[in-house]
Amino acid sequence: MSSCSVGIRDVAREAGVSVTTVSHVLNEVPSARISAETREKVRTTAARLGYGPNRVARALRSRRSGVLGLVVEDVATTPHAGRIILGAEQAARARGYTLMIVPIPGPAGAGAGPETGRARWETGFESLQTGVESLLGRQVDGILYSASCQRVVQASVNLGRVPAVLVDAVAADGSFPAVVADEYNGAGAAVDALLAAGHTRIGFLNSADGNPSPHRRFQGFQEALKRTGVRGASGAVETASPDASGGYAAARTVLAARNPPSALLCCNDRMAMGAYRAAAELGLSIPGDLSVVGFGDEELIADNLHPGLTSVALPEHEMGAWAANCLINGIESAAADAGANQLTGVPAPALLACRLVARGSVGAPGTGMPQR
Amino acid sequence: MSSCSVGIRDVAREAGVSVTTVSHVLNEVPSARISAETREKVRTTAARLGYGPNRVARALRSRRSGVLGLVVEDVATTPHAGRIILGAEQAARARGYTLMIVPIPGPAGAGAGPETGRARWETGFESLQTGVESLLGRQVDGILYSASCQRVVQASVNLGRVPAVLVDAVAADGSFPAVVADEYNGAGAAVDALLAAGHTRIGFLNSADGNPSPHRRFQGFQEALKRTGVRGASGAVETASPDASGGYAAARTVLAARNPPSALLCCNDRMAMGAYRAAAELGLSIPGDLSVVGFGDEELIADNLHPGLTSVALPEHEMGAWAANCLINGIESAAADAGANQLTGVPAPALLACRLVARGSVGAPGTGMPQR
DNA sequence: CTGAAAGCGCTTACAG
DNA sequence: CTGAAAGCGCTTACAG
Repeated sequence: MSSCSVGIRDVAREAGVSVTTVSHVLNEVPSARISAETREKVRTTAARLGYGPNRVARALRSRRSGVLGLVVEDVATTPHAGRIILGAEQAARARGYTLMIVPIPGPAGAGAGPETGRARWETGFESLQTGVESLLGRQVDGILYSASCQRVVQASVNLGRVPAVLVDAVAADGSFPAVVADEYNGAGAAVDALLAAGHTRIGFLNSADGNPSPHRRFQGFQEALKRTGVRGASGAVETASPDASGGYAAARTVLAARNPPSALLCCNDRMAMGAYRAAAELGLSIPGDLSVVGFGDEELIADNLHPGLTSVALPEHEMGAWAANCLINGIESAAADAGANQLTGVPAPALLACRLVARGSVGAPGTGMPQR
Repeated sequence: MSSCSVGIRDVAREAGVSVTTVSHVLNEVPSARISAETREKVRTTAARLGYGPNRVARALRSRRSGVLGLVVEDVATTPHAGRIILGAEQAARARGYTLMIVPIPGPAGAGAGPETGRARWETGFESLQTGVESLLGRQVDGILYSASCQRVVQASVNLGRVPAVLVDAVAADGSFPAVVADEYNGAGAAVDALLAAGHTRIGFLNSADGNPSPHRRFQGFQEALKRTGVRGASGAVETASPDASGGYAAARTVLAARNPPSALLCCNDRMAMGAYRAAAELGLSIPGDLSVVGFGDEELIADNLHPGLTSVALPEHEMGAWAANCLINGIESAAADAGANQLTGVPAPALLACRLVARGSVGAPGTGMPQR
């Protein structure tokens, strides 16, 4: 297809019309009155020549690049960012846009890794601003900023004078549209599934990372229990580091109580992985003696644990797509009414539903049925 | 900084020089003879005005966009792709280039996931070609194609008339430069570490996925044993699905042998995770009774297993960076000698060293020292 | 040492 | 219904 050298003027010459006409028919300009015959001729000629528009030239002239900047944290540590990228890219492509990606370190500042021998990355804030500058210089039409755990981004970040949308993050001052997962109800759904399986004593392994997400999850957990009038949350909550060792320690503590829970909701799948180990050490089979539900649906963990870990999936794909569509709407409406070039009337962050992915770690309580 | 509206002509007017001069000093054009005084004036004026070049205009005129297309498989399943993106992006940025990313489904064709309600993705081949077309229309200067497991890409793929480089993949006919991990020696290093710890009977859990990578790893394993004159590979090799259940089954088989190995090298970390479970069921502590080494250094698994899994890390970051640099070299040399616009003299795929990441799963054999 | 002018490939008023 | 012309913001021969 698109042989480098064939341009709009080649099509025009070949079809015996002006470049204006070619541009009009290929872009389906509404105001252009062109005979069906001419349209057809132009189209077939363009196809025959393998014409593809030069988006760079178009961008320069129309002042619209059709490129969305995506500043994304932690692209190399978990699949979280990758899923968001995928959702955003598909939505953008469906509307004729392309993504330009700038990975930056997350707040932990993990960065390039010691093996590279390179200097440490700049801090997150610096590289965010650097990334935005570079994106703006490339004339992106808008910017997506993807973080995690619903992190609060400071009002001081400058995402430029183009429209911008936050993914899995919220603006401290609400100055940007944002989309996050409805983790509150996600946790509620997990509790409901556990209640439906017959559990009445349900423990919660909370994360100590201080992010908004674990807090939402814990609230959802508490409210779901309260709603159904089941007592059991009391005393069965432990907070620990958000990894397997934290989950292990928390689970050991919770399960050592006088009247231990028969099910555990964990703040993430790594903690759940620790809970599995605690259960194994205590001779508790899953789900025979203990049901476990994780959060995040990290397939690498959830699919490879035995039994598979039932987990609350974050709608990362949908969040990416929602954000891209929201951004494009902002871009195109700003183009329509030449007045505001910012998204206006920013509402509260959009909440997208979580989904409970059932694997094998939830069962009826107290059957004591030994595994395998 | 870069206020949208300030252009080269604003700088020129303000500094009292021509746009030609501004362009020359800001781009440090070698052939331009300009007084130090004028240079200084232009630079300060540009800085004062917050001038930033419009890369789109520059791209149109100079026929060089400064954008690298990155077609990347499986961005949402494991961190493999993310690490490659990170390496490529840093190397590209260091040389003034930006990445334009097109995620495509891997050969497994996992795709968008059922939760989206969208149509299934096209097959990998279609979306590869679609992605390349779109990148070419955006005037990228070159294309990076990132796969995994050293997959062989068919000669029929059309990466356009721009330079292209393969990452963790090789061209069937050697028509593209490529970079892969030296997994042969990576496996060798793992065996060496095990031998150094005193093991003489080492099992290998092979992956049944048929990709080149597991094959290289197995060869490296065999040769390393042969090299040291230690027998033990024989009979202690099992092939299974490349996940935890495969690893579990293979480990059970291998460990049930008459003279079971005291150490296991696993084709990936998921299989190693299965081996942990097998060991636990058999009452074998790690590393007291059994040492385990994984492959891939998936931190989500390796860091959260107990004890931490020693694993052979793939140099993904370096592969991404190597590929980006190789591509940019090709682009810039093609620009220099206006003759060839393809990378010429394509050598064998570059091999980048793996690194053994020691955690806690390797110890001296037969100590039988109980865990914790 | 410096600048006037052409032109990259398109889109967009505007004129007929 | 169709086309001639200007111009997006730069870079690049080329002339002085």
